[in-house]
Amino acid sequence: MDLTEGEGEYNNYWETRTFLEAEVLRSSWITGEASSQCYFSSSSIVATSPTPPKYLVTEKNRREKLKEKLYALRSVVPNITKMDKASIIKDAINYIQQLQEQEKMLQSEISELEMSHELADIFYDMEQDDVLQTSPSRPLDPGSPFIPSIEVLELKVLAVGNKNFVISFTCNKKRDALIKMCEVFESLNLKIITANIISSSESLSHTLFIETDELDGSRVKEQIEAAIAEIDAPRNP
Amino acid sequence: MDLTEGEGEYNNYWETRTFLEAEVLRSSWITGEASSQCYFSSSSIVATSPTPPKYLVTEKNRREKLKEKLYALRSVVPNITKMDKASIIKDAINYIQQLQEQEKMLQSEISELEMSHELADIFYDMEQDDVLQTSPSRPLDPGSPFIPSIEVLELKVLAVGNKNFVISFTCNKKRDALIKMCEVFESLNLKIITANIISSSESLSHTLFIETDELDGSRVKEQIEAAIAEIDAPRNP
DNA sequence: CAAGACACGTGAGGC
DNA sequence: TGCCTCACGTGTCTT
Repeated sequence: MDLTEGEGEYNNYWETRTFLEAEVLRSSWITGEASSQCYFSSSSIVATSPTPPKYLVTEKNRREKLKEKLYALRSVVPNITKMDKASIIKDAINYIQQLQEQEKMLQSEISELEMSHELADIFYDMEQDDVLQTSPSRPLDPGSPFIPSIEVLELKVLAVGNKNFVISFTCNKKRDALIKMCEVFESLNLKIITANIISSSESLSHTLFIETDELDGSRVKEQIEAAIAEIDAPRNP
Repeated sequence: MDLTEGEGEYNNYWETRTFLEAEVLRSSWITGEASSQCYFSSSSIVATSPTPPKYLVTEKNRREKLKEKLYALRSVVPNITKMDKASIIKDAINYIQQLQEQEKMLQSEISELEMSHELADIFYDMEQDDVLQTSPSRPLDPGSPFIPSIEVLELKVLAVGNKNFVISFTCNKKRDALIKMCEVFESLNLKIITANIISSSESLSHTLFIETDELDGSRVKEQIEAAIAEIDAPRNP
């Protein structure tokens, strides 16, 4: 049932083959530690040496060690079905594969969550040094040479109040999209009052509250649309 | 080196003990599948049956199967140090424990990230039905009976423009904190224009952009402070 | 007794 | 040499 030590008979060991006399009284001297004293203390008539050879106890130790390790393995694996020496390994393999798969899923999920958070932190930093002022805390390399394909999926610009605007747009998940947007707003001499980023399945939804010195609202709206469109499709110089 | 099958000599098997004649030509009949034909096809002079007993091939199959499983286990575990039959199990145990620990960390991290995201989605919903209008889409149970201890760690209210305010406050991580805040802003007849939530280590940092019909800015500020303070310490009726 | 699983004793081979 | 690991044959015990 539970891998109990056999402790059975051993009619084949080093001296039983030569003299098969002692069929009883065979259950210890090796179950203890290793090579204790002679239990029979036989007067050694024909040089029968009951002290077990070293290699014997060594082998037994090896086996016990391995069995112990197997138990340890079993104790780490949940949902053990059988105590079977082979089933233990099989269950361990399944468990490891399951863990690996799960870890992969968790990490992808975490990277997804972390990305939107990281993006939110960019805006958070901009708000941190002055509550209502954009700050060029990040150099951003104004003339960035590479052009990442930012797909702006939707874009809405609506004026609210006299000099404020709400820009809501969604794009695919790329960090460069946000950086590019920051450049745009800085170049347009705007102030980001507040910014919202929500990451749905595969896209990022942005909502910006903008303040500008420009009094002509429609013109600012066109500027913003033009700048975003230029980033969206940078094929026209 | 790599656990190669012994394939050595077997001077002790079922018939060698009785007749020790065949010392050569001993290398197969069991390496194949199981109990093939008699290789010697000896005319059975003295009933020497070279067909291996079933229990022998069974045992060999069992051993091979177990060894195969051990190999499979080894193949799933990275960073294998020794090919040792025992080291394989040991490494597997360490790997499993490492995986379990890592999974626990990942899950805690994910729950942490998910919490702030969940909170952000609350505000996102409020913005969704009308871009610049608060909406009572959640009933919120106006007379909520239980009083969760919301620890408002910091609170700043500054006026910007004529009827807009920026409220920034941090509190401990409780979802009820946000719901309570929504109730406050609704009761004060305010409009949430934009909202930001950033979750740092153990606290939530909120930044609200507010619009109100009240023209007296300082009075609105006092109202907001009073309402938040009331929630923070609801011991005065 | 089958069939399956273990532990044991034992010889071979590798450092 | 000697230790260590292995595969094998074998007997016992539990299904």
